[in-house]
Amino acid sequence: MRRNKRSITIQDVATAAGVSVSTVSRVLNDKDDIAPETYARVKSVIAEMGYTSSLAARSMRSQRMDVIGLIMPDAGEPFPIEVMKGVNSAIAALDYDLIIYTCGDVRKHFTADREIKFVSLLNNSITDGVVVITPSATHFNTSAPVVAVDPHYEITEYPAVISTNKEGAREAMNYLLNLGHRRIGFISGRFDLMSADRRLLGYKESLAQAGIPIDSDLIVQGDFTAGAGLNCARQLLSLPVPPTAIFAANDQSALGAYQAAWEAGLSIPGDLSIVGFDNIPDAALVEPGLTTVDQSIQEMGKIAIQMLVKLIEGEALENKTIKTTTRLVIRESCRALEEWEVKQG
Amino acid sequence: MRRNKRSITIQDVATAAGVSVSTVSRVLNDKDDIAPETYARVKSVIAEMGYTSSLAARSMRSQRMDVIGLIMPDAGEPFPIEVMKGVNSAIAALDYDLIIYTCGDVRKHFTADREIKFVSLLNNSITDGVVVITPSATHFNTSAPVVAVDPHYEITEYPAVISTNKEGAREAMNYLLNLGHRRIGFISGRFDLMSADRRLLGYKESLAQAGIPIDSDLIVQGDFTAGAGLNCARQLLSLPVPPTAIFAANDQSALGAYQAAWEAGLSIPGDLSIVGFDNIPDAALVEPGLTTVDQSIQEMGKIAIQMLVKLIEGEALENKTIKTTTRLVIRESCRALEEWEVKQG
DNA sequence: TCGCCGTCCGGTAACGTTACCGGGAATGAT
DNA sequence: ATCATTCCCGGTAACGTTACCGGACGGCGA
Repeated sequence: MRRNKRSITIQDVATAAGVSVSTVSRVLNDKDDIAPETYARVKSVIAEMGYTSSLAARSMRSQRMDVIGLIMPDAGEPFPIEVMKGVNSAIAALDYDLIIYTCGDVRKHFTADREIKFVSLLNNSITDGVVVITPSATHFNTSAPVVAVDPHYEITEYPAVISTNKEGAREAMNYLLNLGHRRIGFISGRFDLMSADRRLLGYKESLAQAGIPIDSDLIVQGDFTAGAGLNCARQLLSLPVPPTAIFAANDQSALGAYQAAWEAGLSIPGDLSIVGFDNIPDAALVEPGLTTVDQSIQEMGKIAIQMLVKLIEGEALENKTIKTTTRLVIRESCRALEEWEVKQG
Repeated sequence: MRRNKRSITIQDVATAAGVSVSTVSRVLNDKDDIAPETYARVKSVIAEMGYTSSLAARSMRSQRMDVIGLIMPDAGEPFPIEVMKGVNSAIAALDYDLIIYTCGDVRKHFTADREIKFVSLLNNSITDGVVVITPSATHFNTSAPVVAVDPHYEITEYPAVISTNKEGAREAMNYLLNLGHRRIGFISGRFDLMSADRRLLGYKESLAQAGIPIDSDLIVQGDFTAGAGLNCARQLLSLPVPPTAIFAANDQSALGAYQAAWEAGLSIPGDLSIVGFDNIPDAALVEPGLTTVDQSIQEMGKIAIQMLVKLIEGEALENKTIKTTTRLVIRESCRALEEWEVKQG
């Protein structure tokens, strides 16, 4: 690249203000060793020239950059976007700036290697610490702290924020069971993800507790996308004895199930009850509103930032892993089975 | 911050590999002046130590960083998110990395000053160029190129990608007029935005061409959010003679109008036809599907990247402003007025 | 008058990297 | 055998900034 127009440096400001480079630096960092009038003069020259200090040079010399990094797997998915919103609003209240690093499609490019590369890229230079969303790497070699949100594995090497996936799934399942459903399909997430695994476990535990044997035909593997949800739901609905309810491991899968129900001419919740997991914005928007397990994704982002800032400030964390509690949000996508209502009444 | 664990530098690698710092640097940048075996040895040491070069130091010395910046106003809105997706996928195909800079809520924090600050922050240090979404600044002082997506004003100082807002609005209006609607409400965006302004102009022009006088009661001012859309639609529906159709300046406003229709017990499109603008993902998801003007937001992001890369490579742009064409996507949210159908039949 | 202290500022060295120059060893030509 | 050329590689300076040291100056007490 031809960088013809050289940018304004601290040297230019110093010359213009008739002071030394050191003095300008002191003004920039609000050191107290400065005469008020000098301070004012330099400040005005800075404003006038539109000078901004070079992040690169500053980072290299200084110990603090007041910048926090966020590493996102895929910019397209709702989950990371919600985390990003939470991180963003948490940052806005602090004296930090936020830099987000992302790259193409998660399933293709975002291997653990890339995560590690990005973490060191940011943390060894321009950030004071980073938050990583759904990392699959088990360790990071970095000089600044790292906090994970919803890591793929149960890691202990670095701090993490995870939600009570199993408990949330059990709450959802108990809700369906209380409505009288006995044949409940499950659309799973990717089995290599801890969260998906825990939700499946919740599904199984609830069935076991209710004394219902597990029918492996009722468990189909999705991958957290709406497209897979559609296919899985099609498969479930075409069973000899189709389920009366479907519990999807995340909301996107559940929305895929909506599509399958529409295709099949089934009404929700008339013919099919559906429960999701996550409570993404679309869950409230869709008709009928999707009953789902809220895991307050934005909150997870906020908590991650709080943990990270503590680490940056040199404080210790009481708990290395923080669990955020889930909560069933009941909308209109489920109904009680009639025969059950009769029994109850 | 206590940066106790110093990170691995090129010096460490050089020592470990038994070569000089210069040689390691040459290996890193794939210069050809290197013996194959030395190259391999250094590479393996790098991999082994998990070394990543400091972005900060590299940026300071080198002319290229192979990093492109994206400055987003608000991480919460669908429009910037869609642009981000487009930018992201365009970048993925190139040998650049993407750094996103964002900050809190647009309406509170994101003044032109902050835009300018962020642009210089990135461009004067770690990026080769930046894309700015919906900038309100009229100029940027930066040593590297800047491309805007949907700028607030009609600027000529820097390259921009904008869509045919007025033409798109006219197409939507003509569609409604052809369906027989004569009383069409308009939910506007913020008047200080060029795009909102152009869409309103399209609304007015279409009415004028159809010989329909403009009723100022039918134009209510929103702000591109769903909440405002709800309020605006309520206002329109409570008019003595309510409109038979509503054209909203963006999809979120249109979805707000959906809410208002539900509240009022009106069916869409039975009692009220609604058209939006943008074609955000939710437009296809909602029931009934929202007829809207597609401005292929992701495409805008991709085009912006293409322009930016050209500028970075030192090429000139044929056109400083590129207009992307809009296209009406007809779904199920509008119907022909019966009296009109009768008249036609 | 002298010395001491506090205030304010300038000079210098470093941070980790790349660009550039130049030099040693090996190779080929005469 | 000598010299030119090529192939590798090391040394050095620079990028823009901040940390640190120390010096100039004025005011004050003895």
